[in-house]
Amino acid sequence: MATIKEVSHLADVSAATVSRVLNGNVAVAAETRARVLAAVERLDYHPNTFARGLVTNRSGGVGVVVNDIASPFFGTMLKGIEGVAESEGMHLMISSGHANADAERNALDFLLRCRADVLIVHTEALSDAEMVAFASRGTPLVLVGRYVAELASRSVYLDNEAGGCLMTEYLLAQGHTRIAHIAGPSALHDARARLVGYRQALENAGLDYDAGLVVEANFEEESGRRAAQQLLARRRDFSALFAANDQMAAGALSALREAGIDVPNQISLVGYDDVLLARYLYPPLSTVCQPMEAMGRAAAQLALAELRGESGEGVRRTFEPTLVIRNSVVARC
Amino acid sequence: MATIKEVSHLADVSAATVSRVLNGNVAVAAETRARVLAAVERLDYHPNTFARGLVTNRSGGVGVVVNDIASPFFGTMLKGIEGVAESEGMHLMISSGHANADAERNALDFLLRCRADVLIVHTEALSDAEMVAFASRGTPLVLVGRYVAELASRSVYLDNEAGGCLMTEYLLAQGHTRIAHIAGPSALHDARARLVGYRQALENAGLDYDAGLVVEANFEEESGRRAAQQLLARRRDFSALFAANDQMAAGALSALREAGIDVPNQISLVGYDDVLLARYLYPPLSTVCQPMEAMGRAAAQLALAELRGESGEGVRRTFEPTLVIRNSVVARC
DNA sequence: ACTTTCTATGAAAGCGTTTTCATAGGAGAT
DNA sequence: ATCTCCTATGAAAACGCTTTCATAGAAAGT
Repeated sequence: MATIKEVSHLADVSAATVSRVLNGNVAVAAETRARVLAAVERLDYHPNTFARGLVTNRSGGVGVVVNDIASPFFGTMLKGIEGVAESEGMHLMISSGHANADAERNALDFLLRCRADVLIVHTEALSDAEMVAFASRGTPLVLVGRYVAELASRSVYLDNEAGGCLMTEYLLAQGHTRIAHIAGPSALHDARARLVGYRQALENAGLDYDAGLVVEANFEEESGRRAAQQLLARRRDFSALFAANDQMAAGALSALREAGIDVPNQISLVGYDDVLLARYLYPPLSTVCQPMEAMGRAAAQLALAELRGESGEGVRRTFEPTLVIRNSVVARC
Repeated sequence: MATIKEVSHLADVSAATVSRVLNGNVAVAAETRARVLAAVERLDYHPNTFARGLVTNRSGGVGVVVNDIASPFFGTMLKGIEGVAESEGMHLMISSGHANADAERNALDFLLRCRADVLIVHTEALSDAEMVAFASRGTPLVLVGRYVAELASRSVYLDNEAGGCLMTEYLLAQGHTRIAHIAGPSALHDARARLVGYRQALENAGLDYDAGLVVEANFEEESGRRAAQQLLARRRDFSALFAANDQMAAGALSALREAGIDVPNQISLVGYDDVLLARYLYPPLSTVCQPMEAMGRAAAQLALAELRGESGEGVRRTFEPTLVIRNSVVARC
């Protein structure tokens, strides 16, 4: 690997001048610049990241903490982040938090130690206070998929309450009045917000909230299946079932099918997230879409703006859920 | 951020001794070591990655090139890689290649420039020769999901030919003799191997290969749908359809359903990969499973072994596909 | 007791950049 | 013609670590 010294010799200038040409902030005579660039080209010179980092304190790394790197949900978000990082010549450093406080703390510590220039995090287990503490450690930090009041200007999130409300209103509009809900873990802000939205919509429609129609599960398929079985066992009749994510809806679907219930003709079923899977269930699942890629992009832009000391004014922070209508709901008259 | 100097002052030793304690390869008196460790703890000292990298030439980064970071398929692999990287105190640096030669080259160059310590790559567009060239640039490189003869000891791959054969044999064993195949892009080694396996199984069973029963598509849902329509339009009758991946199978499934064909009773359908989706299609799709997480783990182990100058003897390089039987095939008598 | 061999440690030299400070030379102002 | 002020450049310091080399003192061998 060629060093700046070799380049400087070949171009017959000092190392300082080479550096100036490459970083392009100081005036260098056109003729000198050309000579330097030629030498750089000829030697296929690339500045040593470490040496540069040592003096600039920049690693060029965008640290990301996600729950689970394998989930398509986060994958899509990562894709959004990757796009903007790469266009800035930065790379992704990824660590998983597994929705577990210790692991999340570790992941964050780890990225901080590796000197990520910015942090984009989706944490679920760490408290708001702890997030605020991390945010004040000097490295720009952006929260995605979560709203923390103290970090409002650094939270990129989806209005899950609006999403829960939106979907419930849709079911109401289709004539359903007995709507069951499989909620996500109550420890998760997103899950709680969806439930609040559901209740809100019922209230707006003048319907009473019936706790017997709600079961809490853990966002995984199997728990959705069990939740649906539980609901059926209660023998409360309901004509629609709203699962707080698509995976649980998929689980519920198989439980309903096993119970000999026709979806959507006997019971309408909807999910939330619009993961790829939703489209391929049978019947194709109506759901709520979160623009994950756009959110990832926004988070990255925000983080980089902060790194540059800009305000990131123009960057969108709140995203609206949208309804995706497929074939899992039938109107009821 | 505390520096080694501050630690050395606090412990009343030289910086060299602190370094020795932390890197733990040279003898240090037990009492001194304890003093140093106490100081490290007290100051919450973490060595500066750049300074260290400058002298050791190690970044602690595992560079990974995948097609698409958002795909669950690669996500699972990344998870496997992440597990071993993290346990070694290393982090992932990820770049997408989008199955496109230029992008793949860029991704590789990029990671090399960022001084990733090792490279784990899943490239599809770059030629074998070019991969060999990259592999000889000094940075340990491991290929995953691809076999290149010159890099045999650094290729972690699944025997796709065996997979294609396995699935076809299964269909034959179920009594199917007219088996259509939706192949993946012929430019891709994996896709070709699956097709070869399919033909091999037919041949072994003494059946003639009928090109009219094969259509090439591009591994995406929509192309699977079109391919199925094409096959139907040809009016060759077939009782089973083998798609070279699950996504195309999902697409084919919707095409068949639209054509009023009952799967599996009229036509049996199978896929390949066992992505999450496969389980949630209706009927649940029988498919071939690739142990992506294990392969990711193996690739990472191999890469790290090479980095350490070890042979990586014990690490498994070839993985066998396994059949996942669900409900999309019906026996034919 | 005296020499030899270890062992634990410190001093200092890099590693390859960026950046500050100094300066030579030329342009402009008087 | 002289002085001032830029402009382009080089020299050198600094960044924080690892590692080599040197050495004091202890241990061991005679």
